[in-house]
Amino acid sequence: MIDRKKRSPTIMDVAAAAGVSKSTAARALSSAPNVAEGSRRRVLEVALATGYETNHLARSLRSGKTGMIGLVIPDIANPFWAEVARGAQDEASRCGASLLVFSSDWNPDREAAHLRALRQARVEGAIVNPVDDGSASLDNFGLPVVLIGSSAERFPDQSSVGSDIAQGVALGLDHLASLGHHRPALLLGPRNRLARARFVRVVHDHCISRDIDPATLPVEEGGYTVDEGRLAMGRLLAKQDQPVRSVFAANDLMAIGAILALRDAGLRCPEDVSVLGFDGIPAGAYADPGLTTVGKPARAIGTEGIKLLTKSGAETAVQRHTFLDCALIERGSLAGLDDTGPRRVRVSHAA
Amino acid sequence: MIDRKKRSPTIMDVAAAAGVSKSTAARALSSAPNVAEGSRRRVLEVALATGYETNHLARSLRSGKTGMIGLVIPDIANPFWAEVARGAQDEASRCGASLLVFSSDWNPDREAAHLRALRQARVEGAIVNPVDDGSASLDNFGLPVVLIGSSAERFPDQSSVGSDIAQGVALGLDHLASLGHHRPALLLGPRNRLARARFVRVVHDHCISRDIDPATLPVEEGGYTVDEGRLAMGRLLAKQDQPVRSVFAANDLMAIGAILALRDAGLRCPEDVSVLGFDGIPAGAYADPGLTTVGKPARAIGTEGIKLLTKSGAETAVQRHTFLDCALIERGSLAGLDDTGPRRVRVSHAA
DNA sequence: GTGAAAGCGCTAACAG
DNA sequence: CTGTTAGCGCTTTCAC
Repeated sequence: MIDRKKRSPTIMDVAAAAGVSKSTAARALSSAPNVAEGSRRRVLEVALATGYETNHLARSLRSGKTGMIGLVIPDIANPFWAEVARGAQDEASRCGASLLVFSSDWNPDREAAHLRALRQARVEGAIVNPVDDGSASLDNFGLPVVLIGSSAERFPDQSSVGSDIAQGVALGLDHLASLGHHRPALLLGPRNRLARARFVRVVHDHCISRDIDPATLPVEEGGYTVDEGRLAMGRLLAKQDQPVRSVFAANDLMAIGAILALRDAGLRCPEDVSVLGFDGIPAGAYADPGLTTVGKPARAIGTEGIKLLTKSGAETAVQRHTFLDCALIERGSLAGLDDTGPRRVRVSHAA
Repeated sequence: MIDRKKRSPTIMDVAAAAGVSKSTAARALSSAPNVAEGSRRRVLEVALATGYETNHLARSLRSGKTGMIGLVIPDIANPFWAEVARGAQDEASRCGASLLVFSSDWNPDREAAHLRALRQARVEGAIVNPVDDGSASLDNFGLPVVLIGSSAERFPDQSSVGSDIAQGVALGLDHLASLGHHRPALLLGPRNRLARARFVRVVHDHCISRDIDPATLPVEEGGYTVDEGRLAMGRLLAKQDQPVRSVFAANDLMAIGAILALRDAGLRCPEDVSVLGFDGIPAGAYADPGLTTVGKPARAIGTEGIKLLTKSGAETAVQRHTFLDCALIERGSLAGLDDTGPRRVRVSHAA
């Protein structure tokens, strides 16, 4: 009889074929120390021959550990979140864990549903970027969580890992200032988003500390997309006030939209208007000029999230907030304010 | 006693609290028909009050259905695959299924490891883009599989869904020809990749059928990335032969690299050289000029993959090969061959 | 309608 | 070192 068509072999089958008991087989397969070399070899041989494959469901049910981790992000198709997911994935499979990935689409109901699914799947924990601060679904999640993004302060009881926005904003603003742009216009995200509030506050504080009135910075807002950024930039240019010479966008996609809007308006970037982004997505390099931006360590956020989660498993209830440094990525979208000619800025090795 | 800190309630707890037996509780929870209205109500109430949550591990172990599906793609951080993943995700959660996502990085060993993990997790099936045609790990996967990408012919026994490359290539080549570009240069991917062979063959056939000698098309190759595309385009321009006037890249990332290379070389796109991409990633719109490209239905490939997988569960062993249409996405990277001035092509409503 | 009993495949105590 | 005995939490007969 060929057993190809039968259901996959269990540990019992292996044990029987190897002439040992279930438990000895189990021990051999999990490379436990206390097994006779002969038994081990025979078990392993049979397992290989029959194509035996551990049933993780049974194992998890019994042992209480599933080796599965949840990841809930706004949108896996968004390059920034995709990068985060990749980092999480790499670190997870380094630990032999599997990742259940969900996109919430910034929808609280979806988020809640996904969290429930994760709970039912009995994942060991989850990494999530909460939709907004109204989401109560997180408060009673009941499983270890590591927050990613700008949510640390909203949920101080949960571990979190994100980029150091304050440091990143300072980096951007200082660099802009060094080029003579002391009052860049701001392209912000939607009001209800945590990330926006945080960005705004950090900019505010930074301005105050430099004796700049934050209220004097022109502001426009929109969704975190190229299209909305393009529109927002259009509105900014249409304003009656003094002409915009530089823009700091809260997100690269919007910044790219801004560059496109400039082209639409017949303005040159960076000669007429400098554009600075925030995120560091690869696509920023495709624009013309290449987008200079404050890069967040997206992939590292993902890997760090997993590390924090697995670590917190060991030392229970030790929440930590990690902030990873941002770094300036210089491409060509910034020029000195005093420049009039079409000179490209190259500050790589300058002071 | 507050039971907050205890482990989560089981169906036994609920049953006890509701004053019924395990099985009645189970029936009520799974909304089976044969339960007294009173019992059902009480069970549901208790379940809600205690925060009972089905243990999927136990359920799956017993019932043999896990409601989990695997997705193995080369790289979740690649915009094309991210889009596919998003489609799969949406469709999966529409069916109440969860997705285990893995990136193989075009590495056969990783692919094999991931497939094994999926098998052990007892997923219902998997959607995978095979690393290469050497990968034997797929042949003895043992679970329902739907292939995505250009792998249908290598594994005729497996269901598959992909874009209709032949149709897409025809679309691109015909459009190019209509602009006077009858012998575009080709920017191809790595030799060992299935997708490349397929692309090449389709171009070949198409040329033959139009009395064009395929061997006369200039060719360069490289990895499917912006950097490698840029390099490959540089090599193409450096060739001694007749000057290149148009390029058909096998992938958008390479095409964007080509546009960048043109800029490097001081050539204008599309006036000096037209560039056509293949994929339809959003980032193509960020380049200057915007990348005209043959768009693949990435998200639909993902959703269709899930549909095929879940369907094949019902009618066992009915493999199907689905080819989804590509569509031309016109942006600004194509110009007529005879054009000399910097005119942008706008064919939207032309014949 | 309902309950009792028998496992799904595995691991974790226990004895030998 | 090894086998036996219990379950993990649920679904699923099968009687009542």
